[in-house]
Amino acid sequence: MSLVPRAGLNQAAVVAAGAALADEVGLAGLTMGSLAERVGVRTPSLYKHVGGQDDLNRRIAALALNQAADAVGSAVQGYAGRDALAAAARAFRAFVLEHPGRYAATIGMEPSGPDDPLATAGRRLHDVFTAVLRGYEIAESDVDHALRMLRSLCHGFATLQAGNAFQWSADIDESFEWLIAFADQGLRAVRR
Amino acid sequence: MSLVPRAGLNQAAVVAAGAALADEVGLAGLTMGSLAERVGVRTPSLYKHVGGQDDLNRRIAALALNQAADAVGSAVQGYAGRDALAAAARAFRAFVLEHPGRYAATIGMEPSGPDDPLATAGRRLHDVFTAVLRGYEIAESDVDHALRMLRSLCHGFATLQAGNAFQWSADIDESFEWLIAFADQGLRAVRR
DNA sequence: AGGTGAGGCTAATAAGATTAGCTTTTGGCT
DNA sequence: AGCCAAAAGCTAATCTTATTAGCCTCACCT
Repeated sequence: MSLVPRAGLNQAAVVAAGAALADEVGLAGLTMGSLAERVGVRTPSLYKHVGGQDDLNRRIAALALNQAADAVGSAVQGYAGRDALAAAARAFRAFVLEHPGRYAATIGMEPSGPDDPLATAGRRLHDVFTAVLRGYEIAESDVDHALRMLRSLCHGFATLQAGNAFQWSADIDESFEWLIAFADQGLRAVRR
Repeated sequence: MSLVPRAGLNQAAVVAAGAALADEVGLAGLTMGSLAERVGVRTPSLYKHVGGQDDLNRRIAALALNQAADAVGSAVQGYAGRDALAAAARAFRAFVLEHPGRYAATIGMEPSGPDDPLATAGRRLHDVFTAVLRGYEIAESDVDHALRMLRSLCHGFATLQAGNAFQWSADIDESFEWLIAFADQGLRAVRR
């Protein structure tokens, strides 16, 4: 039952190479032609592994969300409260800055249903942040709002920085630490 | 000296039509062909008004930032403190939700220099939010950080919502109001 | 009348994505 | 040892878009 392909090429390898290429040249610069060259086949051969560009982007997005969940999840291990929040936020931003292309693939991508790998991956990332919030005593009714706020903050900051949208004076790392402190203090004030 | 073109078509009209079309079909769906059809000319004629797709996107982005600055600026008139913050945030989000295509054009777009209309427009929006922060007694050294935080929050929330990234339970409008209250309380705690 | 230039148009070129259909390799089976 | 079915490649062809070249015409100015 082993499905060993002729070369070392399979769907996972193609998607991983696509994600890497997107990080290097930007999501818009990821073409079927450049990806084919990267993995050493002619363009049409890629269609043996992925359904096309849309399918490729979708799989890259799912990969990105899973990797982000892994990164943030690992970073949070052993921490709680403010430390967990800081670790999660830093890990998330670092991931986006190191993998801007694959993260960009996730933007505006909607899962087709609850079993879509994209939905599963999104849920994993979501759950990690939910766990971080557990370190704060937040009323049940506020958790969803706090989660969305946190997600907006992290996503907004990381994507703005990745797009070079912060151009003026102050140090960006410092701003991010300030943002973490701001969120932490605010979340502690929301208690109960 | 009147430069009356044969038809009612000029650069501003083309850019405005492009922005409107992008809002309707998404930035990715904005093609030179569909825009030409929309304005009633053949595709190559568009090149008499804009330099090409990149140039068009750039001009749409500048238009979007100027309109956002107008909308937020108007909304803020006559308010200060928490009221100004809420008005600005609501107006910004409303603008992004009503004009997702043109706003998307601004993402990742870098001005070529300080005289680029894009830079000017970005500065206008920036200045409006700066004015909002003046209603809080924030130390000089914290203003830039607070501004970036606020921008991340608004941009993050609005783009996530525009991309349908908030799928689970709670009411989105309610989350946004919660977020405004959160930011307000946090900013008041930063005083001095 | 005549000329000029902006604004259109058609036709041609080039890049990309995708499909069709043929070929080769390879693992499994006799 | 040798066959064969399917996976994985390849070439060639098609389609969509963007862009450029070069021509045409009308509005306006003299």
